Amino acid sequence: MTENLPKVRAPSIRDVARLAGVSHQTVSRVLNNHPSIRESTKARVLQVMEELQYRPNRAARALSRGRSRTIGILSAQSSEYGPASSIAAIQDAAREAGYYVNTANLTTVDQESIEAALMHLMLQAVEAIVVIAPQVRVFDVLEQLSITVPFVSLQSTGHLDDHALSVDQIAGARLATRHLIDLGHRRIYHLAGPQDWIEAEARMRGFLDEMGAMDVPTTAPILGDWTADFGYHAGRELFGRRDFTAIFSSNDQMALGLMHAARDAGLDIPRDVSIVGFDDIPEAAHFWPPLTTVRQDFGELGRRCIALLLSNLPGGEPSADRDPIMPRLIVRESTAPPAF
Amino acid sequence: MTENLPKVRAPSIRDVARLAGVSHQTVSRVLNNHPSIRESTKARVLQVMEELQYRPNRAARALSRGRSRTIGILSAQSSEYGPASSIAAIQDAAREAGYYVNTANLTTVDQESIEAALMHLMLQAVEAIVVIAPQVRVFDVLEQLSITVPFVSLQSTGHLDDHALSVDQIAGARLATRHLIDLGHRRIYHLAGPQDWIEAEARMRGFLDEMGAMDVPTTAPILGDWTADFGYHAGRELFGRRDFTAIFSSNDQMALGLMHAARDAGLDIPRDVSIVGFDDIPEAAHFWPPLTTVRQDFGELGRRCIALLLSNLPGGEPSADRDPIMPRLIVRESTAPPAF
DNA sequence: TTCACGTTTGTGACCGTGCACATGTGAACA
DNA sequence: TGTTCACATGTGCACGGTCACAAACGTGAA
Repeated sequence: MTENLPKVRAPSIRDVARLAGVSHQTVSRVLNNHPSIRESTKARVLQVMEELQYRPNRAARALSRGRSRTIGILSAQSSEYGPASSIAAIQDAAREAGYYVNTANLTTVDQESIEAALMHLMLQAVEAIVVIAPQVRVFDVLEQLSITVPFVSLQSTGHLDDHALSVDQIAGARLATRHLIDLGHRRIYHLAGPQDWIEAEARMRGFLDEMGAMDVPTTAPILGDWTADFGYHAGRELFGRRDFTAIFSSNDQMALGLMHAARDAGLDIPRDVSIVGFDDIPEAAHFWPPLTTVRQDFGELGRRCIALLLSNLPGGEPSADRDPIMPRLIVRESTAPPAF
Repeated sequence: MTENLPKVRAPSIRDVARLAGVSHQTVSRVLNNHPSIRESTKARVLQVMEELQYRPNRAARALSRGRSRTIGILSAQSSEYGPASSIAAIQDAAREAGYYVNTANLTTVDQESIEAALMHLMLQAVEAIVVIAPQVRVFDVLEQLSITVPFVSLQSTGHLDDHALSVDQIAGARLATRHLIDLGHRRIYHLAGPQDWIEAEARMRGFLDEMGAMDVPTTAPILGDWTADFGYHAGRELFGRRDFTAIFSSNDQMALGLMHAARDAGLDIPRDVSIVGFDDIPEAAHFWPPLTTVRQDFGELGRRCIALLLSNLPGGEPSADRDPIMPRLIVRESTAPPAF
């Protein structure tokens, strides 16, 4: 009687087993590619699966194996081009490796917000965490909460530790700085990112290293917040003084704001001031003037990130490619030799 | 003996129950805020949970309830500002409502890729799907695969059906168009988005409606792909003819490309040509010239999207606020009366 | 024929939670 | 004092997989 009622339940391995005339364990073996299964049996099971439109239940799997196959991303500014591209690349790579991705956004980067986001991720039993945010603070909280999940930070310095994977930001920043020096600039400002983003710190270090190596005196970098608005306001102040001939901005958005402020001040770029950005967002080629910048391969970064993470997880391939990705200088029209 | 071995297992409700001297079911009741539990009992259980650092196991929950509490996002162009902002807002709203979010990106928008992405989402037993992509094709595939999960599309026309939620894109486009007409423009081009994005279609319709209502003759819109590169190339061609005095671009990136092309052609904006964008990305205020555009509240959109979705799910609040969100015209410096 | 051994398959328990149902408890009322 | 009822709590099983172990089978050597 009740057997004739329409089933709403999705088919389980036991349903498949019954129709294929085998045990549920055999079905499970087919699912997991167990080596010793007769070809004919396997084929029969697969056919029944197809007929029933069987889909394995992820929750059941996670429960019984004790592994969620989920990776968490902790991200700030996730709607900006850099982070967004990285996130997309990570998701794609993870999906390909059979992992799921869950993102927790930081609206503000205070302790409380970071804790809440981490909690959210831990509640889902993520097996690893990728940090795309001000690392310094996040790592503090990670330690405080004694979270033991492996984690990777996307952006980092050039020297690699276990948790870091990087575009070689230092090299990229040196490239940009060297370009300005080679053009003849000697008074160069650096508009940096927030101090607790290691990526910002790396770019700053690259700038300082290159300036030092080339024996060019430097002034203290200005700490920004990555936004075009900040670049604009910083620019209004800087262009009042004009004690410099070039600025290296640590991302393209702030560079855009700087150029806006320069026009407001009646200055021509690159004649009066040269500007270099960082990231090469798709819009950079269409800024006025088209922006000289440093291109990062976010996609490659995301893929490597997952590879590194998986290698740290049980059953992962031993070692991923850890060489830093080398960024490229893209010279456009926002840089030129100084006019005087 | 074995009891003394270090436990690696995370504590379960039974561990909590034992220490609190109650049954596992009582613990479960505390977890789910069951009304009839004595305050003192509840307090005791909560205290033990705290001591043990107990965290509910999501997989077990999903399995036993038969609900994953996960929402899937199907997204194309997920690193662009609009989609990325929406995704972030959806994630935040979902998290607040106790849901998890999983995003599947479309690298290409062909049938196969859409199918793969949908499969990925279905394998996780998502309870609902948000589409931020060319709807027409995605909906076809949804139907083909006979996927029955409720779904919502973020961008849509002004008339609301069950699956749509919108910024009133038509009204926004009319606002932009009207602004140009009010300035005195009579020969206005429209640079539209890809035809199978309903959002692109809505903006186009708004443009055509307003032009019709004001009795201004129109030419066929140009179909773009949302990128600044496309805007640039379209601009190179358009500015060769110059049989118009204004362009309404259906997003800010393409508008940026247009302005780039205009400069290449030696034209001044807004003196020779007026340009209006759509979205008001954070960079738009710093373009040269600062871009007149239509502002969308992506955050509000994301929140409403989740509200609508939850109202369709079992146990959801009845009806969310379905009034379309009205966009706002932001007048900057890329528009002016025609010179002749 | 018998036994050892590898391959293929089956049995039953278990993962952590929620649900249906049963039970215990005390207050209100006849 | 017994009955009724709402509240508070406990018991046992189901969810859909996986794991450890056992069993059936075929094969070749002693």
